[in-house]
This record gives sequence, structure tokens and C-alpha cells, in this order.
Amino acid sequence: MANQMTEMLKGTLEGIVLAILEARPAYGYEITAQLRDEGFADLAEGTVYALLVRIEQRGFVDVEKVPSEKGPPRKVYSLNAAGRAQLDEFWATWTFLAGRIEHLRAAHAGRTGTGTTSTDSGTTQRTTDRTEGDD
Amino acid sequence: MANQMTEMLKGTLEGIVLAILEARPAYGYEITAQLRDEGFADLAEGTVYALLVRIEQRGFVDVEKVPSEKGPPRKVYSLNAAGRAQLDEFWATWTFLAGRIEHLRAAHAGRTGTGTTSTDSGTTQRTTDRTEGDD
DNA sequence: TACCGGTACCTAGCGTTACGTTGTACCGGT
DNA sequence: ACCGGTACAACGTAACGCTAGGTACCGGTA
Repeated sequence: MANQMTEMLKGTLEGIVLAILEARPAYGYEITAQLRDEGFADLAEGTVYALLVRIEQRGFVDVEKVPSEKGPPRKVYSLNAAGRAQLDEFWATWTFLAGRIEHLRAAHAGRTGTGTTSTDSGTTQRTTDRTEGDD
Repeated sequence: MANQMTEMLKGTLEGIVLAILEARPAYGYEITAQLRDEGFADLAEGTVYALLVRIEQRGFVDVEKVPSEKGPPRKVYSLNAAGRAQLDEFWATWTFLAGRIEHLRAAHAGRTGTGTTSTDSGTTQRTTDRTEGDD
């Protein structure tokens, strides 16, 4: 299910996790669980751990080992300055992309008449008419 | 530039192109140019062609060869029923993901005090308190 | 004529990413 | 002694976008 989701998560999941860590430090298992009951039901555990290793190696997070009552010690990740910068970049990219896509959706809504007649104003008309020529 | 964008486009670019094709049939070069001056400045031509081959093979589009005055004949792609279904799925997935992410942004805004105090209402509190235990 | 740039398409190999699976290690309850 | 939940790690796979090429046709300029 949701192969679509799988591909869409690429590039966004990192930002999502960074945003979660910005709110408060957390460890892998915790993050996985949180994502799961926030709707990402079929998110694999291994995916989150791999991602955490990645952002750790890039220096976006600080790590602290905290002994746990049950199981091995927890690796608690907290966002540092570099991570916050990365998160800002993520938001910038996201904002741009979401803007473009919502723009397309507005055009779609206009065509099908879903009722969502807002969000956009007049950016729709593009001056370039690349269909010139024909015959 | 924008490696962030590169990764974020994975999974979304297909939907973007499908949405463009829903508006009206188009050919590769045209789509690339359109995306370029809509903000995706450093989008590679090869990326679009590869994507078009993919969606053609999956049967989301119908293809028609149209002779061009300059250069080789254009392959004009138009969205068919299967493509429209795929596009619907894309919107569903996108809506969900965008919802989750905007939710995170709202939390971020609240923390930094950007002034964007809306969008969200009460979905923020999560019942699960997975930080139990500690010591 | 010879060259260059714009149009239009296609391909091969690469790096990144999320997934599935498996394995390790620790603990409490039955 | 065993099982299940907690917590982390490593392996290989598939999908995607990018880089970096290539082919082909056309008009303008030197």
C-alpha cells in the first residue's frame, strides 16, 4: 500500500524528524512510535534508525546515551545549531514546493469544480505560450 | 544547488507532471521549459524524459507523434483515465503528507513565535507519553 | 560552404533514499 | 526457562532524479 507515500517521503522524512527533534530531544524507538500514531502507520523501524544515523553523521544532532530500564541504552538525539539551519532550509524548500503544487491543485479544482475556490488569485496565467508553431 | 529539492522531488515530480498534463496535452521539451520558468530552474531535461517514459509504460498517458517545424517530431502526451486515477491518488497522498507537515510547522511557529497562530486547532496534544520511565 | 545555436528526443551509469528482513541485547512476567 | 516488549544496527533491494553524454533537424551568420 501507498508506494506513492514511500516515494514522497524521500526527502521529506528527514525534515519531519528534524522538526520533531526541534520540539524536544527523543530517541529512535520513541520517534518511530510517535510517527506511527500520527498517521505513518506502516513506517518501518529500520527506516528511522537509518535516518538518524545519517543526520548524526552530518552533524545535525547531538547524541547522548541514556540508560534505559528495559533493553539497551537509549540514544537520545537533540537538534543542534547545524540541525536548526538544516531545518530552516527544509522549510524553505518545502514552502516553495508546496506553493507550486497547491498552485497546480487550484487549477485542477477549477477544472473539476471541487469548490475550493481560494488559495490562488491571479498567478495562474503564464505569459509564455510554448505551443506556438503547430501547423 | 538544492540537494534538498532533489530529494523532495522524488515522488512529487510525477504528480506535478501528471497535473500539468491534466490541464492540457504537452510534449517533453515543453514541459521541461514550463517547469523551468515556474521556478524549477535547475531541473534536468533528462529527468523529465525519463519520467515521461515511465508514466507511458505504466499506461497513464496516451502518446501522439506530431511533426515539428524545427527538429524531430514531438511526442505529445495526454492524460488518460488511468492517469487521472493515479493523479487522484497523488492528491490524496499529498494532502495527507502536507497536513502532517503543516501540523509540525504550526508547532514550530508556536515555539519561535513567528506570528502564524492559526492553521491548527487542537490536534496537537498527543495522548501517548512515550517518555515514561526515565530515572 | 561551414559553423553555431536552438529545438526535440533518448540513453547509461551514479548516488540517495526508504523498505524489508534479520540479528543483537536487555528486561520482566508466566 | 521461555516469551514478548524495548532498543539499536546492518544487509541487500527497488525507485527516483541527476549528470553527462549522444542523435537529429533547422535557420542564421561568417
